[in-house]
Amino acid sequence: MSEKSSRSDVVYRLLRQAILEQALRPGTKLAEDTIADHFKVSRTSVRAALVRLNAEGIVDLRANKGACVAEPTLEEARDIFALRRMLEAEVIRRLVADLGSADVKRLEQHVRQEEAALSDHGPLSIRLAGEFHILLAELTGSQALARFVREIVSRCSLILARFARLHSPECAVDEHVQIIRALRSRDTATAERIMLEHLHAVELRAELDIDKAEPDISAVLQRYASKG
Amino acid sequence: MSEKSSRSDVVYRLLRQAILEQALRPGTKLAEDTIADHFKVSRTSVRAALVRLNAEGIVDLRANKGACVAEPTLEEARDIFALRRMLEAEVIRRLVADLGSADVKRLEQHVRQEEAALSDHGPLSIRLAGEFHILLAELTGSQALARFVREIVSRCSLILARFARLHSPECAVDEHVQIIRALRSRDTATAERIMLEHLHAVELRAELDIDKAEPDISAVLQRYASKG
DNA sequence: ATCAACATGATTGTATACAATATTGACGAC
DNA sequence: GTCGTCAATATTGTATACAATCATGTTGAT
Repeated sequence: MSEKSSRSDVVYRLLRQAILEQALRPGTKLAEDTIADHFKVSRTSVRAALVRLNAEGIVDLRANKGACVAEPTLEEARDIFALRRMLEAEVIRRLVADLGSADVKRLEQHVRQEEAALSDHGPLSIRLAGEFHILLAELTGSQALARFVREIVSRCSLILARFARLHSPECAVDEHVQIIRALRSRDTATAERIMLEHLHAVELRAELDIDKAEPDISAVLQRYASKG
Repeated sequence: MSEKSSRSDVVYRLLRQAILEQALRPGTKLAEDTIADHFKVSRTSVRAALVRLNAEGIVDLRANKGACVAEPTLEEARDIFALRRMLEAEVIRRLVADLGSADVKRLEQHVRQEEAALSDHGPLSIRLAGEFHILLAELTGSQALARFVREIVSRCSLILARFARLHSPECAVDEHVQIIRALRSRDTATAERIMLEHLHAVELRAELDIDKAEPDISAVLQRYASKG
């Protein structure tokens, strides 16, 4: 019970949560001093946390220039979503094969939490939506698969934070309910299809087709060149 | 050209290489002072490197007890190999779809390096074998997929270091040649089959069926109880 | 006015010092 | 002799101090 967590752990978790809840948006500078002062710890602990976040791909770490919340490009976004579809399809296939009633209970309980948080329209519902997918991966029993899903869901949160218009909950709760139902039906093809449709819907919310990002400043300035 | 690399980067790369070349075997204690003294840097840089290696899953980091080279269990080993088969099958499917002649050249060049290092029977051939698979993943153009393959290949190296009898090259070079040939033939089914057979061969080398690991001390002592 | 060179301040990279925790060995009770 | 307790040592976790690098604004020449 008594979880001993080091200070760098605390900073890591809080920063991560802040980023995934879109309180810290992509591109935000993460100055070590600022964070250290705010959490009342030394820069040492902050640096350790930033190194970890960088390894997970949600923080960029440019040499001698400090850290900032990662800004996935449109290209990376499509790449990541494609891989996500593949990973989560595998999750579904494995779960259809052996999903116990206890597992279903946990999933249903999670969805109830999501529903309760729905009126919130805040960071909580954003986080819970992602954690539903992570929970699915964990229920496969594969540590490695769950690890990858966790990482890729995090990066998808970043993508939505960057590109999606309003930071509404990423997943419709109803779609999660459908996934659970499909799993219980033990129909692999259907379950997989519903998951892929769900992920496609999430991707649509990100509006990856519309180049709203303007990740490159020069691209913006190009259009102003003629206005002289 | 002038690559500026921080000291923690250097330590990270060297430690990683030493582990993947099986110079540092699973379970080896990684005392910060020892490493710092050896590389003539401060513990600060060493710690940063260890945090990164821990995030990649090749170093275990127990609180207040220091770091050691990760010791994957048999269960984890099977889990990781299963996921590896899935990821690399995807790599093959993508490569068959669009593999340029330049890509083939790079693969063939790599295999030549492997052949040259074969007589070596040393760490170099171990590393090159793994890097062939990473190169394949990179040629898909998917950063995310390459990243996951890189991580999972690293962990497979650890598994082989722990369980395989002799630390012979993990992959037969000939099998790599076959993979290239299958890719050039543009026959997805065949290419995928050959890759899966190859990975199966690698897994067999690890002798994951035989419980040679004895990860649990009590299991060992059990057999000595009667000798008392 | 424009631009380059430089000086100043701010921020990161690294080393060292100190605090907290774990490991080891010795001592003493039984 | 065995076990538990405690002191001494070693190692990790954290903070602070210093060095190196980058950002910014000023000065001065053209």
